[in-house]
Amino acid sequence: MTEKQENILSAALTLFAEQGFAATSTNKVAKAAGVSEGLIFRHFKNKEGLLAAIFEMVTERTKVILADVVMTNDPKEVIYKILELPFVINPRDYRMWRLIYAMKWQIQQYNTEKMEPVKLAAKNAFEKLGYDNPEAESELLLMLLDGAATAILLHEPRDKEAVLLAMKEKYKH
Amino acid sequence: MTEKQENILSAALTLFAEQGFAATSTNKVAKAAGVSEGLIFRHFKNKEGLLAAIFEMVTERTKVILADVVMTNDPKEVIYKILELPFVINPRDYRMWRLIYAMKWQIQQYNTEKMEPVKLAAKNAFEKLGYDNPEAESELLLMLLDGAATAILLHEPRDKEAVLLAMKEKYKH
Amino acid sequence: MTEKQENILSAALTLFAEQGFAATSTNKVAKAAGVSEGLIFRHFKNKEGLLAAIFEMVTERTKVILADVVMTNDPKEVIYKILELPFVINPRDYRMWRLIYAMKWQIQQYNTEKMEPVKLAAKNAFEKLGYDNPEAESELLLMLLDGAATAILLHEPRDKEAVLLAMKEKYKH
Amino acid sequence: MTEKQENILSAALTLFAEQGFAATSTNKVAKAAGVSEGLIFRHFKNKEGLLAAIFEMVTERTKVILADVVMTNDPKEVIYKILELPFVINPRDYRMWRLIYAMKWQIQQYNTEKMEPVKLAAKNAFEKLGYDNPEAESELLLMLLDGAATAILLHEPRDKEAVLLAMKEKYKH
DNA sequence: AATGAATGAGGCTTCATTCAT
DNA sequence: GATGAATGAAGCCTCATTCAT
Repeated sequence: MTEKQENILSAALTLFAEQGFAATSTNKVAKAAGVSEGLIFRHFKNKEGLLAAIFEMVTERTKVILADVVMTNDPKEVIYKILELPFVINPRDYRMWRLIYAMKWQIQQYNTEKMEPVKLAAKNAFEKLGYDNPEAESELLLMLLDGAATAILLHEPRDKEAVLLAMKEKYKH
Repeated sequence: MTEKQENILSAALTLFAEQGFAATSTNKVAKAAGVSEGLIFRHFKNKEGLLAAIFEMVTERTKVILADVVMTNDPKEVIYKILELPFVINPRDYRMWRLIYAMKWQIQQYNTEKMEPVKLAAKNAFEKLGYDNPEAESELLLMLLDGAATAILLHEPRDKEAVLLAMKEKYKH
Repeated sequence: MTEKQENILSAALTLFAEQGFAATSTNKVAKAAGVSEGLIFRHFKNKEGLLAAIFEMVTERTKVILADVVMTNDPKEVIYKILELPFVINPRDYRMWRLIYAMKWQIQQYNTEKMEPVKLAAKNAFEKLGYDNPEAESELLLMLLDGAATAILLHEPRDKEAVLLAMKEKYKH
Repeated sequence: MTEKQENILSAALTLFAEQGFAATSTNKVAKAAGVSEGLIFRHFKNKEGLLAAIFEMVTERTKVILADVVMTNDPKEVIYKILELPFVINPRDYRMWRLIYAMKWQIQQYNTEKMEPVKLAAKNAFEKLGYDNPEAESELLLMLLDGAATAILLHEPRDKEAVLLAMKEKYKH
């Protein structure tokens, strides 16, 4: 991956996240990346290919981040770690996550499957902890995760610490 | 509002929700609405004007839906009613909500303010119930609401009843 | 068919014939036709659609021209009329024929079938006249027709009358 | 001429013949030849230079093929040999001839002059044989040659032998 | 000799918008 | 109110060509 390729990917990520995929012209991407427009197509074939390349990159990153959760043994720790996820995202990765969350509404497949291992880990944890309906509980946990991430990415809630505390409180027994 | 105007609004709502605002051409809207392309501009001036008209419509309907929550007195009932919100949406309104949720990521203002009265009602309820940090709790509740709505709109969770039950359980004391 | 549509078709016909289909940009066509480039696509969908429209027009014209040959009864007259075909083309139609003859080498189907009725008429005529191998003779006649048309369209032979005479001479017995 | 140069020429010949000069990108040629795109320009300077090189090659081969006709003394044999020309082309040379025949319609000069010696030989032969109008007869013969070549290159007539026989029959007296 | 990254011009096409009817 | 022809800007993409290596 040459430097210019990385520039393109980075610029595209930012712009797609800020303005949406369709509303971002390849011309804008090229200018933001400081390359000729043609180069985008030489490296990524398509505007869609560019998006795909970004998602590939994102998927790799996500795997690494989620690995820690999935490898944890203590069930309560699993749940806490999942809850903490949105609160420990590196702000430098915000634009990446904004893109993912925005694309969810346009392209079905991209997001659901990525969280599947997390959901399994959660379900497993709830089972160990003797919850009544682990399936429903894990579903709920992922909803909460999603909602928290959305809030953080979109409007940075005032007192994140307090919110996280309140969340954990719900799972303390 | 003539019938053709309504057709246009309805078609635009569906298409904007499914494909995104930028990716939907006025031509597609016109065809889906069964009118000439020019008519869209006569009635709504702009593509943006069309979007604005949709949001006006949406805002009206949202107010009606949320009114019930805001008018409720019993604090626990307030919380339960908020939690139930995503589970009682009329499926015919899904496309409307999908549009709102998708647009959130493109246009900042639209969504936050719409939920403000709900958040206030929640905070008030948590205060009455003696929660430690009503501000954080209300923030958290809205996150949960958001996450649940997202799940329902995007992939229809298997056992919605059980999930709702698990949610309420968290607020039963 | 509006006037602008005709302008587009006419300009495209000329340019495609002169410079070839691929080498003619839609921009050039639009300028030559005195219309905006977008209009081409509104009316003909594609650059290929434009070509198809031209060929449709051409096919109609061809049918009319060939009808006379096919409807003739006297076998010798049939042969003579076929031989005369390239010599009686209206020079205003040269660009049309040049396009057809040039496209033959790029797109297989277009031409062969158009001449099929003529070949049948020729074969029939040769049978009536008692030629040894009517199939081969009709094939040969079409070759001659093709060669004569090519010569006339490409470099206007000096003494066309004399050539036509020499051609007929070969079929006088 | 290195092997790669030959590969390029050969690939270009095929592609130009199949798809036309303008419709063939240097990229396609490079891929078909198994070389880098840059190499084409190092060896042939231009896309046009590539075409020129092909034509040079072609002109050489044409001279060799036509030499036999021009060197023949017996007038009848001259005519027969001309008629036979399209029937004895090596099928491996079809793509070369297809290119020549296709280019005729785009670039004026290329073909006419190449056949000039043949036409002279024919005219001379007809004079010796006492034909009424040798000029017209030689013109006609070349038309026939052209038509036959076109038929053979484009749709391989069924019974070539019989057609050739019928052709010779016209010149037997 | 040979590669392949890089470019800028231009090609085909879509789009929001206007206007005469 | 309604249509549909027409436009010009912009969008995605391809292409011939150059250049550092």
